[in-house]
Amino acid sequence: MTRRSTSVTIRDVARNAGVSVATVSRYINRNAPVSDAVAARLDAVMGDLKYAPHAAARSLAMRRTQTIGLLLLNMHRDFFAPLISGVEAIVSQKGYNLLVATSRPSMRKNVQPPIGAHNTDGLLVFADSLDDEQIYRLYQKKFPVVLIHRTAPKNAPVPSVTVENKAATRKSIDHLIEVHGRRRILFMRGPAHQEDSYWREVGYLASLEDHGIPFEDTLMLSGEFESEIAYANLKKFIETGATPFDAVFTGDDDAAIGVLEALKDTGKRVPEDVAVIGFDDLRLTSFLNPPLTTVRAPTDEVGRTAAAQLFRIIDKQVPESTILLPTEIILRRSCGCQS
Amino acid sequence: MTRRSTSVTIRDVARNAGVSVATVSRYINRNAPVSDAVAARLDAVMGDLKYAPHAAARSLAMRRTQTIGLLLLNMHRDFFAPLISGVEAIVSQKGYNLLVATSRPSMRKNVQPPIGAHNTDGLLVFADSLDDEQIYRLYQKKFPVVLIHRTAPKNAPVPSVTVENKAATRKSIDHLIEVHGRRRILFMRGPAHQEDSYWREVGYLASLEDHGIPFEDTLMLSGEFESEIAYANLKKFIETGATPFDAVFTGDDDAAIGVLEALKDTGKRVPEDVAVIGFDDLRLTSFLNPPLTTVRAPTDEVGRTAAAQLFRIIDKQVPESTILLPTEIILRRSCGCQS
DNA sequence: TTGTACGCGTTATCAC
DNA sequence: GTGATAACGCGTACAA
Repeated sequence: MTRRSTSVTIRDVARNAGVSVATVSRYINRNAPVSDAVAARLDAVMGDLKYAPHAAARSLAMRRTQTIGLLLLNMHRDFFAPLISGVEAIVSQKGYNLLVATSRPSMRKNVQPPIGAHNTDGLLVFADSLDDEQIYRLYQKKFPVVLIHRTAPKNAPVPSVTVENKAATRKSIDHLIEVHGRRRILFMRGPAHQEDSYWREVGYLASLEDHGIPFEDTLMLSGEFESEIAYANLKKFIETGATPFDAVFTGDDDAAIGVLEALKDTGKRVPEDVAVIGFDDLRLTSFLNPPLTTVRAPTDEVGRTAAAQLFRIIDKQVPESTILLPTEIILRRSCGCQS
Repeated sequence: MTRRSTSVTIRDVARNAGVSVATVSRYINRNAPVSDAVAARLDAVMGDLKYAPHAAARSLAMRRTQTIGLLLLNMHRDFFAPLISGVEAIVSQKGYNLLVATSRPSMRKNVQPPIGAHNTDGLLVFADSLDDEQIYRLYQKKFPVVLIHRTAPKNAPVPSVTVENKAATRKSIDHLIEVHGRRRILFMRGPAHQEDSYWREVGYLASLEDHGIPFEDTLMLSGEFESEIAYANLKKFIETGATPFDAVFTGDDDAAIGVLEALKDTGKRVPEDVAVIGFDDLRLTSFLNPPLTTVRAPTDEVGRTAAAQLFRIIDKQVPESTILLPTEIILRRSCGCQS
């Protein structure tokens, strides 16, 4: 024996059970029947030796990894907890492993993302964690990919799962105008090139137009989906003798939190002086002061749905090309309701 | 050619560059010098072919997976976002991959956890996601393990990273008693067998004793680190004509949120009627109504530290046996401060 | 500096 | 039902 490894292999099991490795493999994978006697012996031996198949060896032989990858921009925002959780639920239920990684679209070419065809059987790609060219490359190789919170590039029509942004935002703005009589509504946009951000902006503009309110570009600030940035930018805006405004729609709840703070620190009352509406319905926003009116996005379900779609591809079934999960306005006090 | 695979292998690179696979391998791993001419050609060819080493094959040959595993109980609580984020930061910086999975200590024996020696080079084990016997088994095999938010079993002295629970809790109770004059302090405990939960309870009892306040078991409720459970249990407690109380210390911020709601729904004012203190300092707790006094736990740093310790083991260095990260009280309004 | 050949642990294809 | 054995893609003595 020239074995270097210390771990117990299928060969050890075979020897101890007095059968060939082929038989052990068959029994493990339930590929072909084995005699009851052998089955019993194998159960005993495997339990005894605490044998666990070596994943890499199996991957190499079967040419699949039994793991799927989730590519994120970062994971510190609360938004990602339900997303990862939803993905993990489906992945583990399918008996797969989950590899998570962060990645930003690479400036330099030839920088391989940390996960891909070499270590997963499929990829869940969040927003702009991969650029169009990288997505195209995966598409070319027919590698299973599902996009999350973004749609497919034209030259790489892979499935995607997103939430309804435009209509919900539009209705939110409608609500501010029609129910609460606001007309000078500040919009805190999210990151450029982010689709969610884009469609929310479109919804905002559409509502303004519906109500004959001219768009003023001074009422468009950058929030970047980050509370600190939203806080800083809004505060500066107010302190530098700003255009008056009576409401703020923020790209997401994180920014809304910054907005709430900035308003408090500059002595503006919410919702009396300024109404505020966010987007996402993070778990804690109903407990904010005042409770935040926001658009509920089913983030956990987005994760589940995207993972399910990915497995449809992997299992050679036909996935939906685009899934748009519904959102709904949650009226609370920050917009002026339930006061 | 009897190749079945469609993907580009090291052999393709070798052929296209007119060298042997050994040379390619050496160049990739920077193991041995390669002539400049060859290096240049390899760069070109690899870029051209978009070659990426097959992880499984590499793992099999090197007998290491280049990935580490993070075992959690679940991932839907906001608490886990910074934890995962911290771990991921170190792991990716080390050039490793991160496998995340959930697991509960198995009732049935012989149920292998989804990640372990067969698919990772080391494991980060959160709280009770593995039972003592499973930890012992890994220890026996000398498999790299670091425990998070729990300490090691006596028979398996593996490193652990936790936060300081007892002193911080004790000081919090001291604060309620000494500064705000509360004496009937309800304690909402966390999950049984959870160490954080246990030590916070010990801190509570210690402070009571210090101040000569007898412990009343009717003032001990179950919160389970879940806002819904804390809400339901406290509400029921109040509505069934409860023992009077003038403060609540909750095992964690999630429970604190439930407590705040239950108090609001039963018409009790915070902090006037009841003072509330939590534990963790989740990102949004400063924006609650009222802002939550809580103990700040450096969760992101716990993740980073644990991952760093794991890599010390993997790199054959000596890790710290136990790391206790400091916590600190953050005084806000829910305890009566800054009113 | 470079090439040859074997082993890593498993599955799958043949035979029997 | 069962066993022998050639892949799977890569790293690494050993040789040159």
